[in-house]
Amino acid sequence: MTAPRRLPFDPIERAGELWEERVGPAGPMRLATTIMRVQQIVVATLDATLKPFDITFARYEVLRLLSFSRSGSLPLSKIGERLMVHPTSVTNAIDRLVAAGLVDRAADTADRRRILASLTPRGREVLEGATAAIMAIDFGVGALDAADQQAAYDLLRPVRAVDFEA
Amino acid sequence: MTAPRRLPFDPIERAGELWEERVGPAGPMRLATTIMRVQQIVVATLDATLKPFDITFARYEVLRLLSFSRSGSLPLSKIGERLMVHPTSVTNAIDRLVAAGLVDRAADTADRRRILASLTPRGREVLEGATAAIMAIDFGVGALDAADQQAAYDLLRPVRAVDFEA
DNA sequence: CAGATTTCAGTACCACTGACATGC
DNA sequence: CGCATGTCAGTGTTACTGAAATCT
Repeated sequence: MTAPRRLPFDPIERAGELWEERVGPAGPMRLATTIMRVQQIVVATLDATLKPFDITFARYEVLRLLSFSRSGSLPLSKIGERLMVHPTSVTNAIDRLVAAGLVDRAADTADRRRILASLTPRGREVLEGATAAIMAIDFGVGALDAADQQAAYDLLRPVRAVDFEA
Repeated sequence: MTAPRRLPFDPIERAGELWEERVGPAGPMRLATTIMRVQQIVVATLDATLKPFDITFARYEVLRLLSFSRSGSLPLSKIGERLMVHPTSVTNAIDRLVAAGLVDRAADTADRRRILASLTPRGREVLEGATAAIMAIDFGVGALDAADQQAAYDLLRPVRAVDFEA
């Protein structure tokens, strides 16, 4: 897909050695670079798995969030808040999901500035199929066992501390 | 920058709870989602820090790789291999760096299919300044101490195993 | 000839800025 | 009025496909 040929060595490990030799401590550089590459691998795996459903992982997250909402619908601003996504990106994602027939837009009678998004029956179907598909590939992180998934989650959490008060 | 308002709770933790309630084990989903968000935070931090130098982190990595090469130059294919970047993306990155006066293109006399990229004196200067700037912010992962950086690096490494033989 | 290297054209995706209309 | 919500237009970046030219 991305790299047809596998390298005979770990390129980040190699870069880390050179960094230590010529610059200094390589810990931060190695972790940052690893995060970039791992994200790319995971998102590519997820998007490839979701391709038959004609959605990206970003759009999958919108569907999932809507399915979790108590009333079955959410204002776009709320979606952006929860998924940490820019308002214009939400508008764009909802545009595509509406065009695909997976989501409906509706005015909020209580506050007419707001637009409520909700799943269509077909959106619910696609969500179920998509969820099964990405669960079957362990969300792209099956290279780690459950304990290591938990450990990695806990370790990375402080980076996300800018997102919330806790 | 991205999110003006901080949430009163951790949105991924919240999603994980709902997932456990309604779908099943949330470990893979939580880690995958965390990787996405952490990458976004780190790259935004790095790009903002590099903005005064008029380069992105992706282009910084090209400069750094060139500075590490023994001969001072590398064929574009080698750059793509090492950074796990698509050939057309390498061409694009080099285009921009050449336009900015940081990199030179030169024919390879030994194999005339190849184009060698090398740092200009100004490229070397920018690289030094940029390196100092991102080291000063710990590559965006200063929320973790050195031990946790190492631990997270080790934990995520298996996901990258598709990239190399080792 | 098969294969490697690079480029080009075009598409898709997501993030962001600035501006705007609407409504609380 | 100030502020919130959503949209639109436009820009920048990276990833990718398919095709082509050049060279080994």
